[in-house]
Amino acid sequence: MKDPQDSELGKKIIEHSIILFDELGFESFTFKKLAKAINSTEKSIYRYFENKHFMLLFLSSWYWEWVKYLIEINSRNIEDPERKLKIAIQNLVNATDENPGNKYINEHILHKVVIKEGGKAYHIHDVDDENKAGLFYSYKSLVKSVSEIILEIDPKFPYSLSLSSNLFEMANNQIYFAEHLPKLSSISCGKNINDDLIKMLSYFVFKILDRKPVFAE
Amino acid sequence: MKDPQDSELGKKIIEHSIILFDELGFESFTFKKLAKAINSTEKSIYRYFENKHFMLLFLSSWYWEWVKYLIEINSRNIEDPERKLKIAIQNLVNATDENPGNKYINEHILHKVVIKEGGKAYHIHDVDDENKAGLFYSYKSLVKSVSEIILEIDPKFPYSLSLSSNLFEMANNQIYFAEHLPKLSSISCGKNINDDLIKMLSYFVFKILDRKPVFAE
DNA sequence: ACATTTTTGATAGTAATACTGTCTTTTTGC
DNA sequence: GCAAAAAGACAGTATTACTATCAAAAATGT
Repeated sequence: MKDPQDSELGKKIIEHSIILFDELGFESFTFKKLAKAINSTEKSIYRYFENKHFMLLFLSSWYWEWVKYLIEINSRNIEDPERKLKIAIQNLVNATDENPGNKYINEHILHKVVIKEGGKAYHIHDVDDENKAGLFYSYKSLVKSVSEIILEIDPKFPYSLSLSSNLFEMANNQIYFAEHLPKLSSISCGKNINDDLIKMLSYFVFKILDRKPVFAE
Repeated sequence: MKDPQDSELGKKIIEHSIILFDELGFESFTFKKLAKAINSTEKSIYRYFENKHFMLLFLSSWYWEWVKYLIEINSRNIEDPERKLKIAIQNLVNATDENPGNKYINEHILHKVVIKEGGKAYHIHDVDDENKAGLFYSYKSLVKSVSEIILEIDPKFPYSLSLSSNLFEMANNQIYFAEHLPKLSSISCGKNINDDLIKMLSYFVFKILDRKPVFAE
């Protein structure tokens, strides 16, 4: 398998895979449709991705790497772990506001795809094999880095990993619920959804950690 | 579509669909394989279920109905909403311990299926249509009933629906993580996993609600 | 500038999937 | 015992998820 980020065709594949995953959903997405959309062939896509599962995995890993990067640069040089955690939450929710100098990845659509389809990347029968092969490294590494901020706030907190992973799972889930199953969420769609979500996540996380949320900034 | 619970074949289909979803995973599961497993034909299965998506939806709804029923009967006559919430958490986690007089549904395996595949029932492209058609009623109703317990504890709590839905999502997620992606969870596999999970969920939920968890019982 | 290598496209082909249709046999309910 | 419903036995189709082969185009090194 060759790295899609190394060639023009590869980038085109990535760009339109995001758009098509969003438009069709994971189940209806096929390499044939993608090939048609980019005026290429199935075979050429198979040269970059074994199948659509690995394509989704690639996209979701890219997304979590991006979130991790944002959290890292925006909390660098900040000492107070509570402020660091608040920044992590803000960046997680607003990740798609900032744009890397990268034309072929539309983060806004990618975020939608990760919200809707992201869980399918690891809710698979071969999860143990793929985990052994390191395919979930990005997400695990992000979860770990936030769990370390949590431990800076309370070194004795016994559930740092679960609180961290739940923060990410909950963030995407609650957006999905707000948009599609509003009876499952207390936040509602609209232009304030991101701010409301940040408030709620901060409320939950800081309550669990016995701290008052940092509302400054 | 006929009700599978009304006929012997229907029950056999349900029984073995659970086993096969567990053994093969949602993606590799096919009606052909199921037909072979029960010595019947694809066509006969299609008389009960439109496709495997609706089959999964049926199973997951059955599961959530069962959890809701357990919570209801076990918290009936209890006044203290904090104890009720604790009982809800216990029943949610230990739902598969109790067995309804129902031979064709193995709750233990069904729980595994709901943990691994449950999210795929509503992470679909047609979520809005299916929601309109009432296909997610069971889960929404369960989430609502627990959100009402939360509001009994704190009538001013602004995030009762999200806390409730997150409780259920988190419970299944954290079991999945503990078993397959241990770096994403603070609880670990083993015979204490359910008790550990109950402790953690209680800790989270009662902290968020500013209450001490009820450890009695 | 030209030969070489790499990448892409064109085309074909296969096994499996996700169904639908029709007809016969079996089961069941009265 | 008979009518109706349910199940089985086929057969068939469009699509999916690939793999294989070979030619054309593009990039690369010298």
